[in-house]
Amino acid sequence: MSKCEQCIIKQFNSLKALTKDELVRISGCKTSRIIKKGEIIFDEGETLNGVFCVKEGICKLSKLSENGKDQIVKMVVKGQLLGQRSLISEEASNLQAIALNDMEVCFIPKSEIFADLQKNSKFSFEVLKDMAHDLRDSDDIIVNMAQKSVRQRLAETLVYIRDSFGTNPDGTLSVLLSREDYANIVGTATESAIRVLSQFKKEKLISTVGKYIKIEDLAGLKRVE
Amino acid sequence: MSKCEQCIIKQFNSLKALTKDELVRISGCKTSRIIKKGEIIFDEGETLNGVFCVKEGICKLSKLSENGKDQIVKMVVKGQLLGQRSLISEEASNLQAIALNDMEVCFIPKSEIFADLQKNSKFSFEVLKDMAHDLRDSDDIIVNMAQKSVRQRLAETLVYIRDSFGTNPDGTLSVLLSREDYANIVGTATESAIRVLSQFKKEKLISTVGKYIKIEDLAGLKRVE
DNA sequence: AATAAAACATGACAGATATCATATTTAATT
DNA sequence: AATTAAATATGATATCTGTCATGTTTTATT
Repeated sequence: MSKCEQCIIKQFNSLKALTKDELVRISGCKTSRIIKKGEIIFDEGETLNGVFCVKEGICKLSKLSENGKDQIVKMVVKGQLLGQRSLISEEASNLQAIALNDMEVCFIPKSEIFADLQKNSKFSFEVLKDMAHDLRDSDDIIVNMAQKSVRQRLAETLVYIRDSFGTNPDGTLSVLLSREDYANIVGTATESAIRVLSQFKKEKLISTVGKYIKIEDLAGLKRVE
Repeated sequence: MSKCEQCIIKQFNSLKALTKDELVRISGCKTSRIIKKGEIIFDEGETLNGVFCVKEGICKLSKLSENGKDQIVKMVVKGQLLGQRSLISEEASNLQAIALNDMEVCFIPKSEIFADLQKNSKFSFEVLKDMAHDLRDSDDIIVNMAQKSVRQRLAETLVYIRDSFGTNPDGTLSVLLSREDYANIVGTATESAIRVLSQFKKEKLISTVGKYIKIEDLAGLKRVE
């Protein structure tokens, strides 16, 4: 099994603040896991006994609303930590995590994380900064949800996915989402998401290559009202 | 000037994790301030050089959206800290804070907070828990915004305000908000908020005493669809 | 390859909400 | 007390979005 102290992934998250000794210790009790596309990593209401460090792949974090629809709240990609919020507040998870493609994650037990939060203030400050960042993102999402149209939100989502998760060599968005996923990010009906995407296509803002979406007119998408 | 180590307010926020010595030190460099209703505590884009500990009163945190409307993202009341997110991420504030009634706050300089975050892991863990809690709240708000009707959101807002900020002796909500404020919490047009509140009144879910709102049928409000 | 199931697409329509217009009431200012 | 400004209220209308129905395409399964 690969060792945390040599893993490059940690450079991208709070674990970079840990000392070599701490990493060695964590390495000794972490477990690696392969998760298939579509698989549930953890469910809403489940108690997390640690955090996941995402080595490969991407997943969606969603919450079931009372009307039976999933709302995607965040996406977590290679390099990031998963489950830290619930771990810290010591509550059951308020979100469900599902892999959007094949993933590789390392599971680090709660006891290790808590020990390091106690001892290493640099580490806890990194986690704090991470969380502060998430909180700012959430504020933006709230404002968008409240004040913008479905058309605007979907356009922004496409740009966001491009900026955050990148594109394939042919220019298509590297993250493959179903129309239902798009609807669940934007907070609209699946039919509405489909309709708006069709419109974007007609307006030459995007094109599709198989199931993949390609942004053809980035400036145009950003201008959508 | 009153002393932090004797102040009861700190019991309600992360400052309770500080040692007596740390509190004495903070006490020495904090500044107390009275803020009048309607006054701006800090503005969007402003750099915060510390946090505010709210000794009395309540304020709203809002963000201006591109269409020129304010979205209220959170309310901060007596006992809570204000501005911690921006301080930690060392960015300009993404929110504006305005007093909803006369307030008394203590300002604690950034250097003090940072020093304690470095030294006192119990303190930084408390801040972490606070932030984790806020993040969970934000998730809930996102889901509500995306999936619920204006009517539902407004009903929930009234219940939330009752539960979080309490009532006056006559049963009216102790926090006095304009119809525009309600609209800015719910994320709707002021006219729509007014209309829905009028309906609630007709349906005997609420009543008004002057400018104050009284919840007459709590169960009914919770049942609103 | 055939069949079933899921995902995508589009039309028709109803309902929710925003916008604009205009009163009316309440609060602030002179 | 008179005047002005702000907040509240309500109607009319247009627009956006959700829902239901139906058809097509793509993917999975036998």
